[in-house]
Amino acid sequence: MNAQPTDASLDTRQRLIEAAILTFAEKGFDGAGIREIALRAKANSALVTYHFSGKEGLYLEALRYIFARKACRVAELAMAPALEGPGAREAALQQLKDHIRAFMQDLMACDPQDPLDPLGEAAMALMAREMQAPRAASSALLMEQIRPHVDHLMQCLRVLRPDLSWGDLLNMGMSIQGQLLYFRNSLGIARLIRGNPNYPEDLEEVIRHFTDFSLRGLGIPEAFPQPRN
Amino acid sequence: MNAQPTDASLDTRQRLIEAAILTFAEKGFDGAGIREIALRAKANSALVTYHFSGKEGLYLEALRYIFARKACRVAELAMAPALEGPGAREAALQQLKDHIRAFMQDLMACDPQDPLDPLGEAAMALMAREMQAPRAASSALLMEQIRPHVDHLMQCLRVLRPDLSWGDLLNMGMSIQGQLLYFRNSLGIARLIRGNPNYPEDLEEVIRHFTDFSLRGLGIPEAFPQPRN
DNA sequence: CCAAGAATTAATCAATCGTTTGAACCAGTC
DNA sequence: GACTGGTTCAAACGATTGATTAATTCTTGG
Repeated sequence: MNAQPTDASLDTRQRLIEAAILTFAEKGFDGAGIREIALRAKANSALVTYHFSGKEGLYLEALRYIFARKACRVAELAMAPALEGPGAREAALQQLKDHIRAFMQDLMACDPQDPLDPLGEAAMALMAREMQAPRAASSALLMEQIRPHVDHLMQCLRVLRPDLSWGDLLNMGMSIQGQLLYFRNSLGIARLIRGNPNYPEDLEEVIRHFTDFSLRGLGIPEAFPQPRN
Repeated sequence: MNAQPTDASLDTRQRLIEAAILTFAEKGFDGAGIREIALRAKANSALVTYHFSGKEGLYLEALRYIFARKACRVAELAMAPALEGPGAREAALQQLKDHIRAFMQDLMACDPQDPLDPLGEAAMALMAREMQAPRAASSALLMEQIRPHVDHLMQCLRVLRPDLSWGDLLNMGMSIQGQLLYFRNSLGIARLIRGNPNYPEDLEEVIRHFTDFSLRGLGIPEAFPQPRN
């Protein structure tokens, strides 16, 4: 067991985790082998059991590693003040816009200084896999991480559409989040269809589209005076 | 080898394929074992190699089996008459609505008359897995299947919003498809969030939501007289 | 400098993987 | 009844899986 990890082992631990993210993202949990991961991390495969008490533990630690490095921007927003009293509607509208922008920026770059971060790319692929088919051991971890984002979004929607039921509000949230996540997960196809390998060249333009589409879909006339035509 | 299969073997072949769809959908390609599939099909595991020349062959055959039985509804729509002349706008609007309904129904159930078809459910789960992490051997098969759906959707959007650029239309299509596909790809997490393992209990209600949200997002005021505040 | 403990290693474990084998089964046909 | 070709089966194959062991190296506080 690793009672009190030393500095030396931290390097190996991190290398294993990052190699695990890459490999799990490429081949899935069952497709990836600990020998392959260890080879990628230039470490011994036995260290997986030693440091993480098994393959499943390494997988969970990889998820935690992703959550710790991301969720930076959206997490701040979740701390926004409660929406009540006069001006609550305008505040909720602004928070929703900020939510979309922050989420998109979190989606597109793990490390803002490195837009072509392969680890961030793999991390999102791994998250997508996990969201589609949650493993029993990690679904709790996933929920715990996603919950505040969902709550924050729902809080905004509830103020903006107080007439809707909770189920309808969940549908609205699902549509909004769906656009954003699908955009990220289908970037490869989108670039082929558009014949532009650098798409999106201007992220702000995409953010604007998603914001417009979502607000109109939500049914908030005052936010968008009139959709022309 | 199976030069000319007899009637007797067709039963076994089909049982293996259907068991494969169920198992591959549940556990993925690597997670599912040949012995498990054969046990489910009440057949011998050696028959996988005999009939399909291996696990990979069985997987491809399972995908072909899905494509042959599905793609029925959306495929019909892709054959719809060209949209031109007077009434083109109304026709495009109806086709878009039909597209969303057909796509959702194809996503959720294989046979519309049997909404609780476990094979259809598994088939779409398998497709969703494949769409997110395409296997090299099957990506071409998948693309060929998807392409007409995208074309048909874009054709409708072009009529409904002739004022938009091609890039903007692609954004619209991305938002619409994103909702639908994300809905399918995140069913696992959605059921956790809603605390309802049977969600969606009423598919029509979901279809209605996606249709409303998409038409409003598209900016088609006549389709939805007014989103009540 | 030197035990003590953490970290790493090569070697090995039992289990399972997909596949192969060779014989048996089950129609039909002469 | 013997023969044939497609089908099915139990058994075993070699390879690989995740996990474990015991010995070794590295690090560190006394």
